[in-house]
Amino acid sequence: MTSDDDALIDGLVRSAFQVMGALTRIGAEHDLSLTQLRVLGILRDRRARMTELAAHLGLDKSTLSGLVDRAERRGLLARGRNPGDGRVVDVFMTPAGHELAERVEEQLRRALAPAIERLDRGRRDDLAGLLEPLVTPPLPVEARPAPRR
Amino acid sequence: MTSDDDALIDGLVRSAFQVMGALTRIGAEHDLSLTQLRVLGILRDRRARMTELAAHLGLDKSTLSGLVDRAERRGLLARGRNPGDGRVVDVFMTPAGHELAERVEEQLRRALAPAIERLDRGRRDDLAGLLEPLVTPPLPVEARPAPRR
DNA sequence: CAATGATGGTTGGTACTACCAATCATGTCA
DNA sequence: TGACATGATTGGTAGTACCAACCATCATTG
Repeated sequence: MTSDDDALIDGLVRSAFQVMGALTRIGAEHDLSLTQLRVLGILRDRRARMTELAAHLGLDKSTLSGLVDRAERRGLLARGRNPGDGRVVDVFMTPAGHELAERVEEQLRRALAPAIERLDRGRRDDLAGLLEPLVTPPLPVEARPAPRR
Repeated sequence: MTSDDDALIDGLVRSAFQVMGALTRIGAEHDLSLTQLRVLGILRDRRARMTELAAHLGLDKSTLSGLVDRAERRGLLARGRNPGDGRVVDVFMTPAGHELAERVEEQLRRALAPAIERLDRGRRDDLAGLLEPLVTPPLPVEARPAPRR
């Protein structure tokens, strides 16, 4: 890591703020905070318990209680009992939640389109390929497939 | 813009959350919110009036009042009169603010290093080059240099 | 040049985000 | 069956962000 990477870091930070800006704006149109958007993103394809969700988001459990409260009041999420463990509260998306998530995703596509279209097809694929290793953490040692010998 | 871009959008969103996560964490270590970090970033190389700053951040003027209040109380920013216009309040960074900004930048470098180092030198430069057009909005028509004819 | 209106900031009120500490219910284990 | 651990909620505090109302200063114009 040398200071030659300054341009890269600058680009990453700026693109991050650009994406977040778009997400914040789109969220605001639907009265959703960035965090609620993240929750919606996570719950799209699975149900999760409160603590699990909090850990995933790096938030305190108590923060999530309020978050889910409000989303539940709006009919986007629902709480359910966990059959295996009476202490656990499972959270999952309602049909309305799914529908909203769908719309937000579409809006994000639209919002990022002008920027993305400044790159031609080949460069878009290059960029996607370069971002991939950046965002995919290497597996922790225990979970790594055994090296061939 | 086709749905082939889904992988790219996914990469952009994930890298955005990764960068924001790092920034949020580093900010928290210094009791700074993401927004305060942004303010610090903007004021590193210039002084700005409140309204200008608010517009730049996409925030309401009143939000900035409180933000600057707190940063000022901590000795990171200072308010000054504007010689040309008595209504205007200029904001600028104190030496302590500069020092903190420096430290945060260094920490961000360190935080992103593991991810960045998953790419070799050439790929890092490629990535920086691909992000550049993405984050640099084309000049608005009026400001564009006159086309040669 | 005084009245009017526009501009720049702050203040007050509300809602949400996020944390911590305390609490309550349920599970687990000695 | 206690005692302890775990999962979630509640209450309290600080910060973020909005809007509306307000005060001061500037700019116009009658």
